[in-house]
Amino acid sequence: MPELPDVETFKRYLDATALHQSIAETEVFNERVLEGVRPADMKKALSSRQFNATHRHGKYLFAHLDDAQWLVLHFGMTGRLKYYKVEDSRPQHIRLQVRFTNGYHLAYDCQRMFGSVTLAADTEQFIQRKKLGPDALRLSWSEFRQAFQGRRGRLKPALMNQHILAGIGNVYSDEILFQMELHPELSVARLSKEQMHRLYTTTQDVLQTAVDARADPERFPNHFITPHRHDEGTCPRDGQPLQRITVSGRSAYICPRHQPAPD
DNA sequence: AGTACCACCTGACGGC
DNA sequence: TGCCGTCAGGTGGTAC
Repeated sequence: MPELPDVETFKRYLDATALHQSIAETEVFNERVLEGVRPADMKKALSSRQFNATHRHGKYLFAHLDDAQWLVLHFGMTGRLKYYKVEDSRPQHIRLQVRFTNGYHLAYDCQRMFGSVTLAADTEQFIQRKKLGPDALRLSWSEFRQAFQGRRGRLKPALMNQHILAGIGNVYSDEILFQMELHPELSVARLSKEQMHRLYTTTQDVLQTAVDARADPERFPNHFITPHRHDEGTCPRDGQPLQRITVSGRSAYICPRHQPAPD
């Protein structure tokens, strides 16, 4: 489920593989992933160009083409990138493929088709048009505080709201709240300034730790809940069975002992 | 501004 | 064996 740490990992993968390679050909296997761009225009935009820089904002990855356009990738739930030489290594749900003059390919693979690929002239403009909040791993304490200022909703939906903060989804909101020992349905307005500050530092810590682990739960520290986020999962602190509850239509995993329900 | 609910999509899985 | 309901969840729409 690509959230900020996963997308940052894709960014580093693209940087290490496809950057500065000349594009020979682009194939669109499923044009439904293209958002407001015709396949022919996408091919034309990529043709004979190179990715010369990348940028990530929240769950969006931008790859700069050397004529000032940006390729914009969103990974939905099941999206990923794969770089490979022989076509046999093509991923199963390939939607878009770029072939470079060095013979390698970069694929945008997306099983459930919730992701999207588009073009943008300017990243800031794109971010404004989507009304995205500040990137959850690139903001100061005062920006964080301001983002939550005056919010009346509950913690989990607020953390997942891309207009407030960009980058956190269902899995990492559970992780942050578990580390905070706060219930996902507690209202934002009930946090003290000290708790709000701790929410900031915990958010930074959880996301940075996940980025450093390349978003792979098997590499996460023992005290993280994410590897235990399933029906038979137990609390990494006390071995108690985890509880699955529904908060704003999403499954939330909590430790009932460490994250007691609010009054 | 917030919430509840629905739709999009595919594949896995459990029940019968 | 096979059919059906349910679930996973990011985003975006609706109605209230």
